[in-house]
Amino acid sequence: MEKSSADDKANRSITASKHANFSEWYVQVLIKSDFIDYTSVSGCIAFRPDSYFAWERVRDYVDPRLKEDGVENVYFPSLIPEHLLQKEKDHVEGFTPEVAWVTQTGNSKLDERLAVRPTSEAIMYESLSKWIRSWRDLPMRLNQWNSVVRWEFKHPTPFLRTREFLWNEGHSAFATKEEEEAEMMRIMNIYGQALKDTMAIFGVLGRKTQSEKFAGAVDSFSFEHFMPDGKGVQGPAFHMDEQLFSKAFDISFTRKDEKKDYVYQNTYAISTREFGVMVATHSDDKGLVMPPNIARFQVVIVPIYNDKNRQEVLSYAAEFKKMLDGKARVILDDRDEYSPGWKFNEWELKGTPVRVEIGGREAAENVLTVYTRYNSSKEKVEIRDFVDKIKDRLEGIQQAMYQNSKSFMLSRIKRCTSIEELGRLVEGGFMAQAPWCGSADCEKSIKDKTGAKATNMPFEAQSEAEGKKCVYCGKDAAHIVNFARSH
RNA sequence: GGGGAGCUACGCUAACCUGGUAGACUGCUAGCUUUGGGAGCUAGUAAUCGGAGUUCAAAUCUCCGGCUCCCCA
Repeated sequence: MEKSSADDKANRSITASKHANFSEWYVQVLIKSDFIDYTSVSGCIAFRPDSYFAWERVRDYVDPRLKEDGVENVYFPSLIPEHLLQKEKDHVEGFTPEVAWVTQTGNSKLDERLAVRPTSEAIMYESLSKWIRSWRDLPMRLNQWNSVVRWEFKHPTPFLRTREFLWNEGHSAFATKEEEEAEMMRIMNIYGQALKDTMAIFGVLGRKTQSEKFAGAVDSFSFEHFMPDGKGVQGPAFHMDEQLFSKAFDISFTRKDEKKDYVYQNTYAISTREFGVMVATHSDDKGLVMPPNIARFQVVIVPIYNDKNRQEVLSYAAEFKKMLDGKARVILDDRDEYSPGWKFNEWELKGTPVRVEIGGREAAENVLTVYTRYNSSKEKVEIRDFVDKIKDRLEGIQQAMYQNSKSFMLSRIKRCTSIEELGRLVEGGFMAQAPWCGSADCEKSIKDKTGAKATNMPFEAQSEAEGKKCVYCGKDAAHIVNFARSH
C-alpha cells in the first residue's frame, strides 16, 4: 500500500493535536518550527534565532521604559558564595532545594561552595550595603538582564519549566515605604503593556496570597495567565520586601533627620516563561503563530513562477520587497529548490504573521494575494493599499491576537460560592473565582481537596468580597481569589 | 511524590517476541526534469542513548545509569 501524504510529511509538520494531546503538541510546535531545540543538558533549551530575536524584542520594549522611569542597568556575578545566600532565612528555604552548586575548580575543591544564582538578591545586596550610606543615595533602582538557574525536580518543559531561563530582575531601594509602594503600579503597568504589545497575551493583575508569595517578600503581586489546557501560569511579578532583606544584609542609611534606618526594597521580573504562555495561547495544529511585534519576519513574500516567467516574477517580487523595506521586517523567499506549497507550509509552521503571494496572475492585475496566519484568511489587496497600510495591518493583527487571548481567559474565569462548585470548575478546565476568608488553613484545604492553588487576588474583583462567605469555612470573606491548577 | 510507556541517521520508522547481512521514507549533497498548497527520477551520505553482564555472537535477553513522553497526587 502507498504511504499516505500525511506520513510522508510527518517529519516536518505537527502530528499531535493541540486539543487532544497538548503536551506533545506544545513540544512539537517549538521544535519543528525551529524556535528552540533541546540540548544535552536536561531541562535547558537552546534559543534559536527566531526565539532569541523575540526575546530581544521583549527586552527592547521593557528596558527603555524602565530607564525612563529612573532604573539603571547593572551586572553582577552569576556565582554566589554560600554564606551570602544564607543571610535571609525565608529566601534560603525557598531556593535551597533547587540551587545548583559549584564545588570545585580544576582539580581542587573550593573551601566555600558557590551557588549558580537562582536570583540575585544575595549577591547584589551585599554591594548595596556598601553603596548606600545616606538618604542622598536613595532611591537606588537597579536592574539586570541575565539568566538564572533553578534545578527543578519536576520534569522540565520548554519555557514553562526550564532549569535556566532569561529574565530581567529589578531591585529597588527606597528611603520610605510610601515610595516603595508607589513603584508597584508603575512597574506592573510597564509589564502589562509589554505583554500586550510584544507577546499579545493577557494576564490578570492581583496580589498573591501569603502562602504563594515570593520567598523573602512581605507581599507579592503578579499577572496570572490561563492556558488552553486548563492550567494557570504565573506571569510577570513584583515583590515588596519592605525591610526584610535590608535588615538581613544591613542595607542601612542615615535619614535627613540624622537617624539610622533600613531601606525599603522591591524586586520585579519578567521572564522567558512568558513565551510558553504565548505559544500555548496563539499557536495551532499548523504550527507557531507569532505576534507581529516580535516575529523575526513579519511579512514573507512567496513568488510563484514557472519556467517561462521566472525572471519576470522574481524581479517583480524584488521590486515589491523594496517598497516594504523599512516599513516592516520582510523576507523574499526566492529559494528555487522549493515549491510554493512547500514554502506555504514552512512559513505557517514558523508562524510568520503575513504571507504575500506574487505570481503571474497578481502581476497582471496589480494585486497581491495576502494570507494572514492567525486567522487563516486569504484576500486580494491592491499593492499601493497594502504598502501604505502595512503598519496598520500588523498592528491590527497584534491587537486582534491580544483580544483573542483576553477573551479566552475571561471566558474561562467562573465565579463560584461553594467548594464543590470550585472543584467542578477546576476539574472542567476553568479558573475558579471564589471568596476567601484569608486563612492559610482554608487555602491549604482548598488545595488539598481540589488540586487548585490560589493564583492571585485580582484587583478588579476585590470590591465584590463584601458580604460574601469564604468558599471553604463559610466565615466572612476578606478577598476574592482566582483558583486554578497550575503548571 | 507515585505509577506507566518509550529511546535505531536531523526527523518518522522496520528488524526485537523467536539473538546471526541494520532496511524503507524524509532530510542533506550533486545532476536532470519541475514549480498556484509539502514535485519526480538517478547517484551519493548518514543510525542501534551510555555502561556492565549473559553468549561463539546482542538493536534484540538481563541489570545499572541518562533522556523523552503520558497518567495520578
